Amino acid sequence: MQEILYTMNIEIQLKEAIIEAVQHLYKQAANEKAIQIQDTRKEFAGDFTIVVFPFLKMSKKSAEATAQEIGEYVLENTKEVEAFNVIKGFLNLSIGNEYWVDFMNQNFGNEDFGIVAESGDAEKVMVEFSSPNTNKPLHLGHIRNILLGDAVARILKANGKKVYSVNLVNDRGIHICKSMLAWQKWGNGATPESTGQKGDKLVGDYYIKFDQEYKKEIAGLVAAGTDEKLAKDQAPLLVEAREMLLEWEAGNEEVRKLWATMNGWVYEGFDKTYEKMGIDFDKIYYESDTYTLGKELVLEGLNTGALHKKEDGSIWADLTSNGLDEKILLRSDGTSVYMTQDVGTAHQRFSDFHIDKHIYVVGNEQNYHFQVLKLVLKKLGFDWADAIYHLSYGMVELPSGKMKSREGTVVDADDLIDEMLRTAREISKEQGKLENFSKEEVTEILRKISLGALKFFILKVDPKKSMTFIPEDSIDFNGNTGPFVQYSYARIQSIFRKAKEKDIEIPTGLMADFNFDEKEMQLLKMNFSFPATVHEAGKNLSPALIANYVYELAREYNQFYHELPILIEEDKAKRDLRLMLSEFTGNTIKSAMGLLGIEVPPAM
RNA sequence: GGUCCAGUAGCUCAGUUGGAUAGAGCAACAGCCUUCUAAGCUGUAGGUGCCAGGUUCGAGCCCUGGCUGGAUCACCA
Repeated sequence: MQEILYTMNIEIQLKEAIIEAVQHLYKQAANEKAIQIQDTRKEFAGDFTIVVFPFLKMSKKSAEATAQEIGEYVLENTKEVEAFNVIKGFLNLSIGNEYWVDFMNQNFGNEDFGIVAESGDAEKVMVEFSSPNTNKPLHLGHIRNILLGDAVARILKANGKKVYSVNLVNDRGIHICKSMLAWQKWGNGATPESTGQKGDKLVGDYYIKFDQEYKKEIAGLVAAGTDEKLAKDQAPLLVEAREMLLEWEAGNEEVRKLWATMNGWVYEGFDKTYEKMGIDFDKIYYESDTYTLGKELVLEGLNTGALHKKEDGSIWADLTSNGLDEKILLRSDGTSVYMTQDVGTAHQRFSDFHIDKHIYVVGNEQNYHFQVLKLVLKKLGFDWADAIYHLSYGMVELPSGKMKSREGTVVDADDLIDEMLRTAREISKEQGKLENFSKEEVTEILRKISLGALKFFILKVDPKKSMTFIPEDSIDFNGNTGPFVQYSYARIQSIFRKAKEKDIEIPTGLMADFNFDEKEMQLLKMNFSFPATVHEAGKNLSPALIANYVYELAREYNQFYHELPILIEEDKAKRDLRLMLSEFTGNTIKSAMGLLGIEVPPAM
């Protein structure tokens, strides 16, 4: 909290100074919201800029005159402000070096700069992400979801929240029965061991097989004169899958056994993928554990009159008064739907953890579902429904269009990760910079780079927007990429290794009257704005803000590195400053990348 | 058809929530390694901000109406 206060402090101070100035000059109270403080653009002199247009009605003077007056007052009455200039309606204030030197001295060596520690009474936030179905392997769509959820959890933690990362495994339902049924019919007892196939892949193949055979049946029925809609509903395979679901809910031992076996295969596969991605959960919920609670809650709702039953026995929520339709909560055969279990799961979580907020990271295709979920929970009398927030993100598309898992046009998660690793290895070989490292160290570095490339590529895009995944671009390690940022970090580490070799003393502080070069100041200010960026990213639940920030920071550092000598600098005071700035930037890069779940390598 | 979301350089994306001359990367072209890591740095070129109105000192951002694309409106999840 300290450094947040510190970096925001100056802006708060300036704001107060402006209010005071307006009060003094125009005898009127300025609306705090009307005071806009922004960073002064590089091409002008100054550190912070006040937009004076909002005050013109009070001053009844031109923008320039108003800015001039306020500037003079602030200069006189605020000790941090050293100078000002006016360009059109913009008042540019310059902060004295003393302030910046002090800021530098206090923070450059702080590895937790910008990170707020969790307090005792921290807000408790649960973040649900990943949420796979156990009928197919993870793919690129899941990757965006997982990376977003993981990064959001990290960012919220860095904002001082108590965060619970949870996964919800959709391990039951008609779709799971489909792959079970197909395996039963055509699997010939195949197992991951017998085939050498990863468990999730094996099960996924039978899900596809079901769909193929199902489509054949439909085609056959239609050819025999059946109406297409009817054929889809009555194809023998689907009927059989429905029966299997009924038996599953009734606890049929054989069905449950097959179910447990096949899900076990899938979990082994998922675990490998999560491990490769470096993802952990605090708790994993299984739909099979919570759907019964959902059913109970629905039946209770029926008793209290919140819900109603139709003639065929199905149970519905009437949402017409909310401008929506009716929503089914239990089928006529008594089995539950997706919404049923979500009701149960939500209830379970709020009573398990007494959370203040629950964020669901789920694709925007389910916007309607979450709108309905909140309304249904409200209808059932749960006030905490308001604490549910759907973090809705855009779909990942390929240049060729949408991914369809049943049509085999998906980008598999494992394949993608392997491909990134292959690329990293190739580039690294070409560069030949890792020759002094052991085989284990090289493996570790390549892992960090390849994963960093993938994570950064996905996370730099605004979550709300859909994104196009271009394979050639994703394996590009130049420009606005994870490896670019990691490279900047590795350069900094290299400097400190060299410094040690040469016995160059690492500085601990600066003299108060130090004068900064333009480039040094720009780099310092980039670091300065990290805490505010963390805050913004937390407020907007947007890792993209962090990714874009850290890219800018790395770019700034590379320019600094290129323009100014560091270890070679003979003037000790300058060398010290540049080493301090390097250390500061290295810490910030590491923290920022950490918020994205990306590790940084010591060399590359 | 109803509802929701998006449209910014050839391509992929930013744009500090209404502020100064709209920025990066990729691709193209031209430069920079006997000096701390060239996965880097510098420069050139590339824009009627989907279109038309409106709000105001000021609009890529807000409002209205179109156009285009996507999502959704299941006894799927």
